[in-house]
Amino acid sequence: MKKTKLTLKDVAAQLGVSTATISNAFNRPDQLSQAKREEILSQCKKIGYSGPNKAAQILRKGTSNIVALVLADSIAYMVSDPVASTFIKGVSSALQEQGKHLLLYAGDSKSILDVVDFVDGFICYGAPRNNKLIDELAVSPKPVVTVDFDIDNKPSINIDNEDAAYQVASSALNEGDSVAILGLRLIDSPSTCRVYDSPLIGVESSISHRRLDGYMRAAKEKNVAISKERIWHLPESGRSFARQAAKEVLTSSPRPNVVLCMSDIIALELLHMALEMGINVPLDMKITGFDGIEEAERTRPRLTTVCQSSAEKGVQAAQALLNDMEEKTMLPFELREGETI
Amino acid sequence: MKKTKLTLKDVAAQLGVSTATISNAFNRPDQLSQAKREEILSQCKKIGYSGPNKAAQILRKGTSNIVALVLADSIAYMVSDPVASTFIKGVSSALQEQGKHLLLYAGDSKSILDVVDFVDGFICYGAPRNNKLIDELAVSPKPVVTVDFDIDNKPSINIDNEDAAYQVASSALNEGDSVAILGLRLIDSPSTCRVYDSPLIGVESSISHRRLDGYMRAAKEKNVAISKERIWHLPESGRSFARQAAKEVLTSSPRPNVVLCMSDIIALELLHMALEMGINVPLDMKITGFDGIEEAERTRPRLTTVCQSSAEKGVQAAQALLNDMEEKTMLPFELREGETI
DNA sequence: TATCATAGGTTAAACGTTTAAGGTAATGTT
DNA sequence: AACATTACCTTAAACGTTTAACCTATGATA
Repeated sequence: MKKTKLTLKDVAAQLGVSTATISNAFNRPDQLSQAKREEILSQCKKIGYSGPNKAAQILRKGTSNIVALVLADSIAYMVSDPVASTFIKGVSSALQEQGKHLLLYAGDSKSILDVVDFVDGFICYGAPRNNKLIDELAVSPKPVVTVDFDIDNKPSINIDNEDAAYQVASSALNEGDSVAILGLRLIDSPSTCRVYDSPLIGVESSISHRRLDGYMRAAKEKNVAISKERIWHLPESGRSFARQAAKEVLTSSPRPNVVLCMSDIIALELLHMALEMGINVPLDMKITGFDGIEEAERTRPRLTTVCQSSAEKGVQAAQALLNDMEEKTMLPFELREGETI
Repeated sequence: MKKTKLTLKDVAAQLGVSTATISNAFNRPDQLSQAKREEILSQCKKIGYSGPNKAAQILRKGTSNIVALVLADSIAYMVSDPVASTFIKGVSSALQEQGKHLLLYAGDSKSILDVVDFVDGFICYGAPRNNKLIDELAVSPKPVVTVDFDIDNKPSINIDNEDAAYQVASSALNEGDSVAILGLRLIDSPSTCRVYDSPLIGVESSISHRRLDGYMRAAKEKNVAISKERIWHLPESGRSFARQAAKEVLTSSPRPNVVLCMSDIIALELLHMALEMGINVPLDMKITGFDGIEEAERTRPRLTTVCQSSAEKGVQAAQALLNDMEEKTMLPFELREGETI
C-alpha cells in the first residue's frame, strides 16, 4: 500500500532535479536531453510515479481533454433512441481517436455552468429542452458546435431539413389528399396532443420547425390544405408516445390518407398499428418517415423515408470542434423510396 | 464582451472582503451571517461572477462530481446495444439525481490513468475488453463498483448468471438433444467462430463464464453432452455477428435441435433466420435467449429467455458508488417462458 | 467585574502542476 | 580570441480555489 500519492515535487527531490525537468520529461521531450529523459521516465516507473496529476493539469493548462455532449433531452431518453445513439457512436469514435473523453450532458439540466470551467468544448445535439442552455452556450467561452439546430456565429452540422421534408412530402402528396402530420416537440406539452392554436416552441432553426416548413411548402404546391388540428405534437420520439399518437390519428375522422411523420420510430409504430387494423398501406394510407433507421428497411412494406447518416454527423461534429472550424456545414440526405407511398 | 474571466480574488477585492468569505458564501453558508451572504451573492450576480471555478475546485477539493462509466467494449458499440444502453439509462438517471456527471469510458482503452486523478469513482459495466484495466481498477484509489463481473474487495452488482443459465437450459433440454451454444466473448478471436480447444478468456466471474457453467451443469443433469465444437464464440452481441453465427449453426450438421444463446439479440437473429429457412421453432429447433429485451416480447413465437432489469442494475450501481456500499449485491432475475422451447 | 463562548470574519498555506524567464557551460563562428 | 548560439537546467510565479488556524468584538455566565 502506498503511504500517500507521490507528487512531482517528491519525485524531483528524490531524483535531485527540478520539478520543471520532471514535468518536461513527461510533456516536452525537446526541453531536455534524451538520456536524462529516459533516465527520469524509468526512475518514475520504478518508484511508482505514473505521471503528472491530471486534476492539476486541468487547472494549470486550462484544458482537460473532456468534451461535453449536450443532448436535447435527458440522457436516459437519448441513449435509447436509435438515431441519437448512432450519433453518439459517431462522436465517441471521433473523440477516442484524438484521445478525448466524452461527458454526457442532459439538455434538461439547469445550466452548463457546472461543467463549463473544465470541459474543452460542447457538442450540442438538437436544441436542448431547456432554452436557457442555448443562451449560455451562445456566450460560452469554450468552443461550441451545434447539430440539428443553429446558434448565431457558432459552427453547426445540419442537413437541409426543410428541403428534405419538402421532397418526401412532395412525393407523397396529391391534390385532394387528407393529410396528418406527426411532429416532434412542436408545442409546450408533455404529452401527445394536437397542435391547434398553441404557439410553436423552441428555436426556429430546430429540425421540427424546418421539417414542418418543408411539409407545408409541399402541401401548398400540391394545393392541399393542412389545418393545425391535423398536426400532432409528440414530446419525444419514443415508442409509447408514438403508439398513442398513432392511435389518435388512426381513429380520427376523417381518417387521413397521408401521414407525414417526423421520425421513423413514429412512422413505424403507425405502420404496425395501421396494418393490424387492416388498413392497406399505401392504398388506404400513405406513410412517410424521417431519418432512415435500419429497422425501417426490414418492415414490409418498406418505409419511405429520408436517410441521413447520424454517425457521420457525429464524426463531423467532433472534428469541427477539435479543429476549430467556424463554418456551418450542410450534410447530404437521401430520399429512400420504400413501399409506403 | 468580458475582458478576462473574473476570479474569486477579483471579486473579494471589489467587495472589500477576503477571498475566504466569498468562497464561504458559495460553499458554507454557516460560516457567515445570512445578511452578508445574500449581499455577496447578489453582488456577484451583478458583476457577473458565476461562482468558484470548477477546475480549481477539482484540484483543491479533490472531487469533481464526475463518475466514469467504464464500458466493456468501445463506447460506439455499447451505446447501440439495447441492454447496455438501458443500463446507461439507469446509471445516468441515478447520477443526475445527485448532481453527478457521467463520463463514458471505453473498456478497450489503454489505461484509466488519464482520468483516475479527476473522477470521483468508476462504475464498471462488464469485464473490460482490456484486461489491464481490471488490474488498474483493482488498485484504484477511487471507489469502484463492478457490474456483471467481480473484482476482489470491490462492491458489485450481479444476477446469479450461473443459476439463470442453468434454469433456462434445464427447461429447454431433454435427454438425447443435440445442443449448440451461442456464447459471448469466450475466446480471443475478433470474429465469430467455434470454440474447439481454444483457451477461454477473461475473468472467471464474467457473465459468459458463469452462463456457460450454468448451461453445462444443466446439460450434465439431463445427460446431454455438449462438445466444444458445438459452442460458438461471438466477439460481441451485435446483429451482424449474430447473423453470421446463426447461419453457421443452422447449416452445421447435424443441425442442433436446441440452441442456447447468451443474449436476446443473438437469439432473435437466429430465430428470424430459422423461420426464414422454414425451420419450425420450437418443434424442429428450440431457442433460448438471455436478458429479456423488449423486442423479444414482440416476436412470434415469443422468445423464451431470462429477464433481468438492466435499468435497475444501473441505478443500484450508481447508488452503491455514491453511498460507499461495500457489499456485493445479487439482483433477482426471472425466467420468461415464451414459445420457443 | 472578570471570564468564557460564540459569531463572523481574516490570513496564509496548501492543492500539484506548467512555463516564462534566467542562468551556465559547451559549442560554433569569424 | 572574442563573441554569439545553442543545449540543457533551474527558479519562481502563476492557475483559482478551499480550509485550518487565528483574530476580534459582542453578549452570556458566574
